[in-house]
Amino acid sequence: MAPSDSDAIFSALADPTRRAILSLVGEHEELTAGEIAGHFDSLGRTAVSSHLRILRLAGLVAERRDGRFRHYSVTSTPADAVVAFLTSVYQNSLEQLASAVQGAATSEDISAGRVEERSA
Amino acid sequence: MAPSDSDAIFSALADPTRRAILSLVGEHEELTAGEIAGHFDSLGRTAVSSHLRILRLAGLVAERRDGRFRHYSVTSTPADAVVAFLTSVYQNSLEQLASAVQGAATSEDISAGRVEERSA
DNA sequence: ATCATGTGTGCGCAAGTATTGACAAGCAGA
DNA sequence: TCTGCTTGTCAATACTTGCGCACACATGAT
Repeated sequence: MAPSDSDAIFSALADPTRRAILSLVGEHEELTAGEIAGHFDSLGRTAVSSHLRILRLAGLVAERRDGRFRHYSVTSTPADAVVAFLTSVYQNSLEQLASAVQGAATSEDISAGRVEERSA
Repeated sequence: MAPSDSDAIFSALADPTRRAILSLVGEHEELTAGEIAGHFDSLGRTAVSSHLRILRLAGLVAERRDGRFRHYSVTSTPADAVVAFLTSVYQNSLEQLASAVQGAATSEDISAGRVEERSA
């Protein structure tokens, strides 16, 4: 676990488009690059591909090759780095942080950017 | 609480120096800009001031003016935005996220550590 | 062979960062 | 008071990084 990991993760998360891509992929099990690009008409395919590359290098998404398609899915591991940083900074208010996580876990509407409700 | 808040927070967190500043301030109750700059010999005071300005605009640190000094301290609110995004992406592994937070918060006994998966 | 999917590369543009120099605010001493 | 010193920021400049686009290439299906 090197600080460079956190660096890549936070850098990847810095871009709103990448966060939107990550949220989009998180809403589905898997998405192909084409489907992702289709959701962002204002973006070219090369741009989406570049974002996916950065997200993949940061370990935020996993790539599964199926024929000529590439299916992307979110990985749960990198959240630890973010949480580790948050806990190191907000040691004093860790209870509050834990409450926020649990509150978000049990709440029905989660508003972070554009998040569609997952049909359950 | 617009998405631009998340944008400012993640952009602020993207820079390693700012994360270091934030961690440094988090370790103490309050720190003056000079003390912060003293910890980064490779950085000038103007650079630290710029970083502090960005952190303050993002709401990550609070500024208290005491005479000619400016004492900075971390604020706990913005963590919610980060947690909100994480929960939106890692809905599937929310338990793991909550466990990570609680695991880091061993000093504080958080009894309500039960996160139930939301069903329909 | 031909077409579709997806990525790598090079270029141009924009945004952010660190430095230098200068300024505003405030305290201490005579 | 006035001067000098410290703290911290603002302004302007040059440098570095990153994003998006167009073209071309690799891979795979028909």
